[in-house]
Amino acid sequence: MTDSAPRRPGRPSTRGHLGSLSVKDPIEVLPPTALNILAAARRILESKGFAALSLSAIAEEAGEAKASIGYHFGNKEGLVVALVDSLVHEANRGLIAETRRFPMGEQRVRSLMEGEERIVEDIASFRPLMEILPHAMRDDSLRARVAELYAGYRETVLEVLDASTGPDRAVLEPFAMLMIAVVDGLSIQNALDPEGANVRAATALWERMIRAYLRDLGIIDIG
Amino acid sequence: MTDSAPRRPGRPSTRGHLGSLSVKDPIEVLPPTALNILAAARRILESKGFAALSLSAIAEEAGEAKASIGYHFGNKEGLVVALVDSLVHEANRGLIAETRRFPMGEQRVRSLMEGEERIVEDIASFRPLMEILPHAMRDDSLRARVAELYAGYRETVLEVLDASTGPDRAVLEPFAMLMIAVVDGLSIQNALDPEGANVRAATALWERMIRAYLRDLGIIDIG
DNA sequence: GTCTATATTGGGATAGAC
DNA sequence: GTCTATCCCAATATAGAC
Repeated sequence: MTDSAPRRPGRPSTRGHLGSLSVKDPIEVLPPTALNILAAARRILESKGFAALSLSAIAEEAGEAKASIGYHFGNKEGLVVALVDSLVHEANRGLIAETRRFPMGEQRVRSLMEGEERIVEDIASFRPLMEILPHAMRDDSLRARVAELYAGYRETVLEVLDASTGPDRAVLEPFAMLMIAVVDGLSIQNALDPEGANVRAATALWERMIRAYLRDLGIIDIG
Repeated sequence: MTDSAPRRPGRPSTRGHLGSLSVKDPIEVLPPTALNILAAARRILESKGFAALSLSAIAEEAGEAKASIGYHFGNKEGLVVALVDSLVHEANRGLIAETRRFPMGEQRVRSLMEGEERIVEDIASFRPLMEILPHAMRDDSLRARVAELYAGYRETVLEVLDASTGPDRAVLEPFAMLMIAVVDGLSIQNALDPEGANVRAATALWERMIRAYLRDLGIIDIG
């Protein structure tokens, strides 16, 4: 009955340009062994980086045979693509949930800032993405997927600001880009030099600038 | 006469914590063959990424023998360290020059913003650093060097604002961090999706926010 | 200092038994 | 679907001639 034979060099190559790439959630589709392998790969990526992501290392970490990786993902490239997809999904999953719990205005902005601060100071959570980025910039297939993740990030910021539809959207899109950029940029400086670089002060300043801007726009009331 | 015998696993391992690491400029110290090898490595890093940085590839690109790399740099790790040092030097060299050509105020801020915009939109110049970052976050020796580079970036921003000494410094340090963070963060989004992400609009917004902030501080006059 | 040649290791892929 | 065993190749390191 199972028509699920993962044919070897099986990937739809490149799609036109982002748009509706809409990656399937791996947890829904993959058999247990494949999920086990993916989880192991993810752990290795986090702890030892992309360079250490060898088939042998993954197989050992997962407690599966090396050949099983080939069976389920075709080859290493297929595995990496699936891994990125799973990272993208996981990252987007938790993000939307936190949103919209507060009424628009002061509290919403507050929780946005707290989320930002949390991400910047958690070096570990930033690392897997950092490992993938250089490769994503070279491989069109990966790039499209990670770009989609970032588009999702920006979308979430817009939702937090109640601007995902309506006339405010065009105005706030650049703002969402900046939000994400600051998180990434400060994460880099924090990871490089947690002692020397005072990220707390920088995020505090960023919050001031944000509040001033949103106040001018009338998005939040006082300050 | 030459006491320049690069002994094999020869690196001072880890230094305490940044401070005065003060990397020697490789151009001053290294023999021509070593410089040739470094330049070749740099080209490969830019064009094909860290993963493609094999000794064979470097040797071929440089037109030198593979064994010469071992001779001059001990082993691959030594080569990478030297490579990062050279990148750090080159990056810092050009940066200081542009500064202080204009009187403080409007024009200085203008040139700062233009520099920022230029860097963000030049994907190629961002790539070598992006390739190195994940490795730098794992290797203390590299991390210290790249952290020094970032400290240099922040310092340059402070100099542009005439605040590298004096009471303004403490106030503007977080601002310098943000400046750098925005450059890195927008570069990432630009590299991932040059079409979909409107970096121009984001930098324009950032400029508005900066001007408002600096005006409040009395650093620039009008706006 | 620079080269050729080689030793050794480790990675990715796959055949074929179960 | 999963495993063991093996093949092939690329990469680093180094010995030793020049």
